[in-house]
Order: sequence, then structure tokens, then C-alpha cells
Amino acid sequence: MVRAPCCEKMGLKRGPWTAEEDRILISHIQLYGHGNWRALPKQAGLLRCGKSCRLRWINYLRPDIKRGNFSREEEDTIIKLHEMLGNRWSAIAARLPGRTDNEIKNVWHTHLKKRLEQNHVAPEINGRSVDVSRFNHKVKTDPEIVSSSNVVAAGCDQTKEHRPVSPQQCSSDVSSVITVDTSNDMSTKVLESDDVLEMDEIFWSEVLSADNSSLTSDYPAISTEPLIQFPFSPLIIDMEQVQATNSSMYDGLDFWHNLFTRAGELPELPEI
DNA sequence: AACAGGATCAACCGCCATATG
DNA sequence: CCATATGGCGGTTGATCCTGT
Repeated sequence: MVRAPCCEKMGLKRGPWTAEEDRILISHIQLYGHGNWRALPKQAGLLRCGKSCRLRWINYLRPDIKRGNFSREEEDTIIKLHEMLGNRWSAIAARLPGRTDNEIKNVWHTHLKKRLEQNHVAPEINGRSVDVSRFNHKVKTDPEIVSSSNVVAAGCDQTKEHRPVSPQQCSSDVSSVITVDTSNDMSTKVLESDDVLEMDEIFWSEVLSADNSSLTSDYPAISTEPLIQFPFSPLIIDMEQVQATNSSMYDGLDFWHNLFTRAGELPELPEI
């Protein structure tokens, strides 16, 4: 059985908000806050449902909303973030102060999508377009993973020695195992393939923005390049392809360092 | 000036995750 | 542990505005 829409109750107003309704909502939130959206309209004397009030406040009335057209920089940021995050508008909005998910969604559908189609600006690696949509996985909010201080080793199935492993040591399984340091004693957490498939850029941004000071000399510091420079999730790696390159420059952590920060120099990747 | 079609954007819908009793 | 309430999110709609003919 499907729950009835919250605004279905008789007498509740729908449609565009009037200036008077806005004024009532603003003054009520200024006085009492918005602890309970469901109860708010009744307390404020508004003939609206709580959901409608929340939306109006979040998308239009909040004092920190930035109105007006998007700058070129903001648009470029949205495009880059969308490459990484997909249609996760709230996550994109969180990185654009003063902009709402609704606004970003609208801009994407009305301007940016067309701009990309016209320019055909698909993410490219080594001149080949790469399908990033496959890697826009849901974040798995495993606190142990997210709070990990640094990447110790990234590879496959070589976790017993807790050493970085090179792609050459790995099986051809794209996402078999990644090991991550979870404490100062360098113990590792082994992520099974399901974990890996569910990780995304938030995990990687956490890892890469973490303090690298606890890394030993055996594990060179990982660059803390801004997240925005990641053109795609590291999960795009096709180990079979990587192995096929037979390139010594991708040994151990250097391989992953290069991968994370200089994706444009990746070896062959699957073509769409 | 009138109309059609496209573009824009505020608002709504339905679903899901989490909180609460 | 289960049912229900609530907040939040992404997808979609529809009213309005804009532009070309």
C-alpha cells in the first residue's frame, strides 16, 4: 500500500508561494527554527504541508542562497563533479556554496548537458572516451573505511604481508581487493569486491586528503591533489589491461600515485 | 501583433534511509 | 524487532517567459 502524498490533505495549498507566505515562513523559522517540518506549517499558520515549507526554505528563502546566474567557473565545477558523482545533485551542491541541488539540477538539464553534447566533452584518457557512469556507485559509509588515514597498499589479494602490491602481482580481477591502513600500527583492512564496488570518490577524497605523516619511508606520501582533478573513480582500472602494458613505471605505490594524480597518463583502458 | 515551440525554473511526487516509539 | 513518522533526495511536471516566424 502506497502512502498518500503529504499534501493530499484537504485544505492544504499547493503551487507557487506568495510573498506573504514567504514572510510568514521566514519569520517563523527565524523565531523558532525548523526542528520539525511536519509541525511547522501548523505552528506558523501556513496552509502548506511540511515538505512544501522545507523545499521553499531550502531552495529559495535560506539567507545563504546565492541568487543569479552561474559563473563559468561554477558551471565547469558542476561538469567536473558530475563526471565523478553522476546525478547526485545534493553532493554536488555541497561543494558549491550558496547553490541548491534543485538549482544545479536545473542548470545541468537546461545548459550544461547541451553544452557537453555540443562540445562532446566526454572524459578522455589517452585520447579515448571513458564511460564513467558505470563507476558512480553509492557510497558505502563504513566509518572504518572513511576514517582510514591512508592507503597502504592497493592491489589484489596480497594482504598477508601488508605491503603495497603492484598490478603485476595481481590477478586480472578488476576490483578484487584493496587494502587500506586503518590505524597507526599499519594493520590493514581488506575490502572485498563488494566493498570496492560500493566505494566512490568520497572515500578516495578522504584518503587523499588525509594526513600522510604516518606513512613510513616504504610508503611514499600520496599527493593530496584536489578531488576535483579526479576524472573518474579509481575503480575504472582494468587490471588485465594494466598488466598488459608491462611497464615498470607502474610498480607498487608509484603506480597508484600516478593513477590517482595523473590519470591522463594511464595505460590502455577499455574503450567504450 | 499573434502564435507556436522551446527554455527555464519553482514546485511536486515518489521513493528510500533513518529515527523513533 | 517491527511499524510508523520524518527528512532528504532525484526525477518529473507544469506554469511562465522568451524567441523566432
